[in-house]
Amino acid sequence: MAHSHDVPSDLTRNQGLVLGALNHSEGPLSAYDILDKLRGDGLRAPLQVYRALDKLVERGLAHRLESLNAFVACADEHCHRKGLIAFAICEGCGKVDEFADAVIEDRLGDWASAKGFKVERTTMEIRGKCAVCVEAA
Amino acid sequence: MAHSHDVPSDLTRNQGLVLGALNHSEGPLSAYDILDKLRGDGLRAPLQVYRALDKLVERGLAHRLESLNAFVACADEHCHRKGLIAFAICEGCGKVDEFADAVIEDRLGDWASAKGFKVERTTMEIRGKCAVCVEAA
DNA sequence: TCTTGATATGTTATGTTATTACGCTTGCGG
DNA sequence: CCGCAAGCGTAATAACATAACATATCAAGA
Repeated sequence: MAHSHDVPSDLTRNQGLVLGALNHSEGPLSAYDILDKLRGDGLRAPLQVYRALDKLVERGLAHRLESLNAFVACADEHCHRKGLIAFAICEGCGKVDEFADAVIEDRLGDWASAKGFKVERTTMEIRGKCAVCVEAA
Repeated sequence: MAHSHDVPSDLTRNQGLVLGALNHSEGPLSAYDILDKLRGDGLRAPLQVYRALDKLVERGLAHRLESLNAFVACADEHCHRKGLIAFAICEGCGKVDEFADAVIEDRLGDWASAKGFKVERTTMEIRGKCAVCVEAA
């Protein structure tokens, strides 16, 4: 099996660097965190990072966490998810757990059809403490 | 019945002004939007607005929309909701529809117990087009 | 080959959102 | 009256994001 952090070969240099930074991180990184990690590789301006992030998110290789203004690599390396993804964000250790739930997705779909609302994208973020950090408390 | 935009009487001046601004708005407002609306009432600094918003959100009188970095008055004026609230945000007209769904909440609860994750707060935001704006397209 | 268009890049400047730090004021219980 | 908690005012700054403009790279088609 391929390494879980292999990266598609058709990424541009900047996209590859940014995805690499996300893959090597334990937790979410802000665009400026990423920039700082990549100054040694020649990146100088926020826009270089934001542009790469846009593409990565568009392709499902990374996700934006709205409630943190930060980004994570997609956890599902080989078949980047379609549809609704939920994130559980631990306030203790900062780790993020990514999951999908068909029931929730259906339920939202039902609401949307009832209302005539055309869904384009959904963000779902749970803040709290992971098992390890609850234990530690 | 009371006016739908009545406001609790124990708010401070700044809190009242900020909630008033949200209540009179068609859609979400950023903190700086609110500040601009309230300069005539003596507000001068972002912090005055952020402090009021913190309290209002804490009391459930207003909600923060993470994906917009903006705020709305709670739609459910008299019994401010507990638990999970979802928001459908129209990219066309900017209006926000607020709703609760017990099934989704249960489903998340199940996931959380299975993982030992202690949920503190959940944000759920659907972006898309409302019926009116789909029609108009 | 040449040109054209799409995509990516680099750089500067600026816009937008949010917080830190500090000090004063107000109201209330002891 | 004192002390404390909550609120307020102000200035400065931090953190997040985009606009505007110029240049580069490369593949498809005349």
